[in-house]
Order: sequence, then structure tokens, then C-alpha cells
Amino acid sequence: MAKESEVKLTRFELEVMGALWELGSASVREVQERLPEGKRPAYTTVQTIVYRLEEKGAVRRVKKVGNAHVFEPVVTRRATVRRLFGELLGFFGGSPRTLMAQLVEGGHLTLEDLHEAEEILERLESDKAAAVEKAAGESQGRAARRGGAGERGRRR
Amino acid sequence: MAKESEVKLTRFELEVMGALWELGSASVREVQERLPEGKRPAYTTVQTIVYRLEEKGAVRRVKKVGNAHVFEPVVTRRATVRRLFGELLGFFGGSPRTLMAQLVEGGHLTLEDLHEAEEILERLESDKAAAVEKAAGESQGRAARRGGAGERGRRR
DNA sequence: ACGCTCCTACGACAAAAGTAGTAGATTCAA
DNA sequence: TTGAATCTACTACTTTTGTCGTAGGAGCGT
Repeated sequence: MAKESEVKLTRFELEVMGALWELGSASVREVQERLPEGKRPAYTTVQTIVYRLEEKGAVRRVKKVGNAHVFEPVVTRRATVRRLFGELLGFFGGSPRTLMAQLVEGGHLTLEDLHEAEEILERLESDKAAAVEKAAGESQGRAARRGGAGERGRRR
Repeated sequence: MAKESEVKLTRFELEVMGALWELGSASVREVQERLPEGKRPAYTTVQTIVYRLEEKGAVRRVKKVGNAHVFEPVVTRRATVRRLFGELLGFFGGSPRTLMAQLVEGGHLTLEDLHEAEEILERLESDKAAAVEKAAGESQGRAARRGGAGERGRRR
């Protein structure tokens, strides 16, 4: 199977992944309910997307609560951002700088954001030699466990 | 028609727009040839994309050279980045900071990039009251002609 | 043991994206 | 003024996305 970071996600799939990343792991229903009211498709629509994500290897079912499957992201948010950003760079001649400039001008970034980024960068820089390639410690997961997949008592 | 910044572009369309932004304006053929060898579709395929972009209002034909139409971008690169980035933010919980952090960690941004961004930001900040809402003077079009769209010499 | 309610597995489809071929008009160098 | 080279304007087809509906299986409260 193609390198996992190669998974190409569509906008909607990303939307679903977004929910999944936030939740750590969740059932189809939970995902659906986390989607912005405006564009909240039918349950089965979300289900289909999740299934497709599973085929693409972006998520996997980890267990079952009640009779519902609980899914969990396989591709990390980080890897995905990297990928997306890489694509972006592609469209813009490959200069992160130009892109940054436009983001700043677009009002998306504040000075604080930049400062923080700098700190992170410096911190990284200092222990560059260290475990840079570990990439394992994704802080995904548990965090969002509040509730559990099986809450019933929901009608439609 | 819908606010121009609303145009939703697909990956391929973005690719084409990318070429167009770099070129300032160009014929279908020129666009095609600017596409990376690997994924360079047939001439007519590119033509179709360009036509569709025209329908979406993302480009327009400005003149004719020989018997060929010359197209020019209507939506600016900037507006597009903004849009894309906004989408990105949506998928990631809306925090530009988190996103930044991941970009930095992903090795996409250098300290220099950040510094420059800061400068730009500060500059902007100072004359904020000024023509912020003008938005009209997009320096696209011919301006973009400074031979070599891509500032080369990029590291990573 | 029932009857609900929820979930899963599939199957379908329409719309959008990706990809390309063809016929006929236009240019341009000889 | 001809013919080759090149465009444009359509048309068409295949995949991929976006969206759902339905049939049947599973839990669970009573």
C-alpha cells in the first residue's frame, strides 16, 4: 500500500478527519454530530465517507461499543497538514515565504502566532541532532473520550 | 455572480491557476507547457480546465494572439491562499497557531521565513488605518512578470 | 420474548473532476 | 493560394465525490 502519508483526501473527507482528530476516536454518529450544523449530511453519508476513509487507510476501526464500530484516525493531523501545505507550496512556486507573506497580509496570522512559531522552531533547532526522525509521539488520542460511542436515546 | 473569492477550485484547477499566476497571462499551450512534466495532460485536457476556470470566473480571456486566446487570472493568488488557508483552519479546529506549529515542525518554515513575515506584519500594522479595505490594488496581472515567478534558491 | 431504536452493509445515483478525441476555422510560411 | 500547423469549440467518457435509502442484524428496557 502506498505510503500512508500519501493518502489523498477530499475536502469532505478532511472535514470528517478533522472531527476524528478532535475526538480521538469516535463512532459514525459522533462524527456526524461534530460536523457544523450547516453542512451536516445524513448519517449514512457520513458513514460512507468513513468507510471510504477506511479503505484509503486513513482510519481504522478499533473496537465496538454496543453494536457500533468505533473508528480512530491512522494518518496524523500533522502528516496531513504537511501534505496539504506541500501541495499549496506547489501551486505557488514553492516559496514558503511568499505564502507566509500572503497569510500575514490576509490577516490570518498575528504577531503572537509568529512569535510562538519562532519559539518552537528555535527549540527544535537546538536539539536538531536529537530524535528528529522519531515522529512517533503524536499527541492524538484519548483526550477526547468524553462519553463513549454508544450513547443511545437519540432519535431522528 | 458569486463573490469572486468564493470560487472553489479543485487541485488540478489550482495547478493551472498556479501556472497562470506565474505567467501573468498565457495561452492554453503556454499553460500546458508550464505544468510539471510528470503530470502534463493532453493539450485539450488543459484547455478544458481553462474553459471551466473561465466559467467559474477564475480567469478571463483578454486578447488574441495569432488565433489563440490569451487568458489572465481574475481571482488573485492572494485571495486563493486566503481561502485555502481558511479551509485548512477549519479542518484543524480553527487555531492558526496549531497549524503554524505543525508547519514549523514539519520543516516547511525557516526562522528567516518567520522573521520576514513578522516584518511584513509590523509594516502592515503601522499603517493599518490606511487603505486596508481597498483590496482593489491586487498586484496581479502583468506585475507578476518579473521573470521567474519563483524566487529560487530555496532551502528546506 | 417483544418491540424499539440504532447500527451496519450494501446499493444507487447525480454531480463534479479528470482526461481526451474530433471537426472545422485560422494562421502563416512558401 | 496552398498546405501544414495550430486553435477553438464541442462532445464524450471514466472516475471520484457527495448524498442517500433500505434491508436486516443487534442491544436493551420492560
